This record gives sequence, structure tokens and C-alpha cells, in this order.
Amino acid sequence: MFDILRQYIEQMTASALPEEEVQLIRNSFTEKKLRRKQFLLHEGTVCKYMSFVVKGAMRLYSIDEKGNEHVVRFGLEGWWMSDRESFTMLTPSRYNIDAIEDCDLLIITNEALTRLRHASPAMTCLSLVLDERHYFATQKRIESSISYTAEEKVLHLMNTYPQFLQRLPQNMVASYLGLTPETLSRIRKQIQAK
Amino acid sequence: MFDILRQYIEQMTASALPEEEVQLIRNSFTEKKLRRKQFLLHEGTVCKYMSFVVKGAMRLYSIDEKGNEHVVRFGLEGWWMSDRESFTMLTPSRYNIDAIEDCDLLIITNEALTRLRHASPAMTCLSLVLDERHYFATQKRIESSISYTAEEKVLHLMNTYPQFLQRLPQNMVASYLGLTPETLSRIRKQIQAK
DNA sequence: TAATCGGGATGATATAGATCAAGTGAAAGG
DNA sequence: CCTTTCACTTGATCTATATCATCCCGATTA
Repeated sequence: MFDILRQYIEQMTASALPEEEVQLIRNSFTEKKLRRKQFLLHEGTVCKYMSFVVKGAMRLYSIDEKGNEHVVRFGLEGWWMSDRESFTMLTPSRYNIDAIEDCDLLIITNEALTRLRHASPAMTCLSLVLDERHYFATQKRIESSISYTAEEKVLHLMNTYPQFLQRLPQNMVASYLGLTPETLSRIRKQIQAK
Repeated sequence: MFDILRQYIEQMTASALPEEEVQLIRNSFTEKKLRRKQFLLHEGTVCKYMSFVVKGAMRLYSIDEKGNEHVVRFGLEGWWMSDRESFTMLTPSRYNIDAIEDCDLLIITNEALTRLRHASPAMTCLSLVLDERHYFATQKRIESSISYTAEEKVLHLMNTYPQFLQRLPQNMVASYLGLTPETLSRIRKQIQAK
């Protein structure tokens, strides 16, 4: 399980990890399995773990006063999941994280991550690279949410993350796009027809 | 002008800058004044500068095929402005940045910033702090854009950035929220009536 | 003193997308 | 194996917001 993370880090930082650093990193993470529908984070609690998704699919979502769920983000293989604000600031989260499919995770506490960042140059580098990519991706997502029609949003998603529509429940993808499931269903049909 | 940046850095990193580092930082930035409606970045060109807004107001926006402008982000005093993806990757930008009011800026090139980050611990720390804050802020903005009604979006903006509605043209704020100027105008009236 | 212009307000109307409701098929769970 | 649930589709209707068209006002500019 850890080998996947190791490969991932070497790829993202474009450098081989010295054996010493591999051990350091390995010892900082814990394996965790989550069954479908199990929670990694409950609203109102502090997000104790940052988790690396080795296998499976997760989502981070909020629930409004009317009880509607709003999917803010998905996590598939090779993605990180946590409510970063809660994780970093140790404040109670307004979000939930649960497993959409059975998951294999590698989790790390805030404390361990902080220590690791100081001890491992590769982890420092990884953080920078990920923050940068996240910045680019969210800017595009914001732009699409303020400028695009529903159909454009779906087409854009099909280009950016084609896996989402193939793999994840459509009602969750609809929520992620800020649409209703009915609208997403109709628009897909419409797109298909071309 | 530079003193503002210095204070800002000391505040954000919660530590006093040694004089040597102050000089290093000062020498990395250039002063630039921009008159209202002048551009810092034109779509199709590479974003050469990251700029710190000492005074004034700017916006980063895209233009769609129909010629509509979409404001992705504003920059007021104490904010940074650039198309980070273009700035970092040296790729042509799809965005424009121009001045909404006359601006005083401190600008830095990618090369100088990279050098500075290596030479100045404070700048390294600043980058981390800013990335983190940006992460928190964009997650909330995405959540609001997928979950809120128009009225909720306006109320949320009034809580988060009350300056925007007082200081910036309403049509630009509407665009930032993904609404039409007419809708924003009506909703404000409606909110006022309570 | 106009004449112009850009931002904002407001009314009338149109429409994209939401909501409500029903039916279907597949899969989860006892 | 049944049966209960859930995701998805489709149709009918509703409504929030967009669009279109004027009008207004204050700030430039001629």
C-alpha cells in the first residue's frame, strides 16, 4: 500500500527518495480501510487526518438547513482528502467526508505532517507542488461556476475529469456541479444526441 | 511605498525582518503606478509580474465568446494580483488584469521571486501562509457558488467582503458572484427593505 | 451650457433550470 | 430469494434569474 504513495511522491517531486526518507515517511502514515458509506470526518468535529487515497472514492460535502448535501470535492486514487482548514487550524469542521466506495487510505495527523515537512525535503516540495496545482484547478472551477451554462459545465467536466461521470453516482456529480440530478440527466441525454 | 509591504510581511509571518532581509526583499520589487483602466496583463500574453497592491483596486477577468467579462478575482490594498498559472508556468494567459482605480503596485518577476524565496525565510513562510489562506477562501467560494441562491450569495459577500459592494462597480461585483447586474441591483433593494 | 457616457434602477417578458411526481430497473441487504 | 431501497429517467409545471428596453442621475467633456 505504501509503495503507491512512494511512487506518487517520487513522480510529483520528480526525484528519487533516499531510503532514509522513505522510512521516515512510511512511519508517519497509518493504513486505514473504510467501507462504503463510512465516515472519515463528521460535521462539528475536528478533522484529525489528512488522507491519501490509495484505492476507492470519497467525497467532502456540506449539508444545508434544508438537509441538502453539497459535494465540494471528490477524492479518487492519488488524491488527498481532508478539510484542510479544520485539519490545520484544529477547528470544528462544517463538512463531512465519507467513502463512496470501499477505500484504502494512508492517513497522517497534523502533528506528524508538520514534523515530516521539516524532516523531509521531498514532503516540503510535494506540499508546494500540490498547493500550486490546487490553486490552478480551483481558479478554473470558480471561473466555470460563474461563467458557464449548465451544459457548458457538464462538457467542461467531461474534458477535465471524465472519470467522474463514469464512476461516481450522478446525483453526487450533479451536486458537485451545482445542478440538480434531473438537470444533469437531461443534459447528458442532450449531449449524447449529438 | 515599500514600508507597507514590509509591515505586511512582518504581520503575516508574525516576526520582525532582519535588516539584511529587508534590503533583499526591497531590491527584488519594482514600483509601478497604474491609472484607472490600464492593463497589467492582456489575454494571450504571459503574466510577467506578481504584483502587491499598495493602493487601489484591480480585477482579474476572462472574456467569453459573446464578449461578456467574468470577474474571477479582485485585488485591493494588501492583496496580490497575477494569473498565477501563467506567471509560474510561463504560458499565455486566458485572463486580463486591469486597474479599477488608480493603483500603486510593487511588482516582482517570476525569476526574482524564485530567487527571493530561496534567500529569504520570511518570503518562504509568507508563500505558505498565503497559499493556505487562499485554499480556505476558495473552498468557501466554491461551496457558496454551488449551494447558495442569489440572495444568499449576496448576503454571504456582505459578511465576507463588505468593502466590495461599497467600493467596486456593481456590475463587476455581479459578475464576480455569477449574477447579472440587474439581479444584484434588485436583490440589494430587497435586502435593504428588511 | 449642453452633450455624452457609464453605472445603476426598474418594469415587462422570456427561459434555463428547479421542483414535483411517477415509473423503471438494478442492486443491496435481510 | 424476495423485497426494499436507491439511482436514474422522463414528463409536467413552476420560479428564480436572465434578458431586453427605458429611464435616470452624476460625472466628465465639448
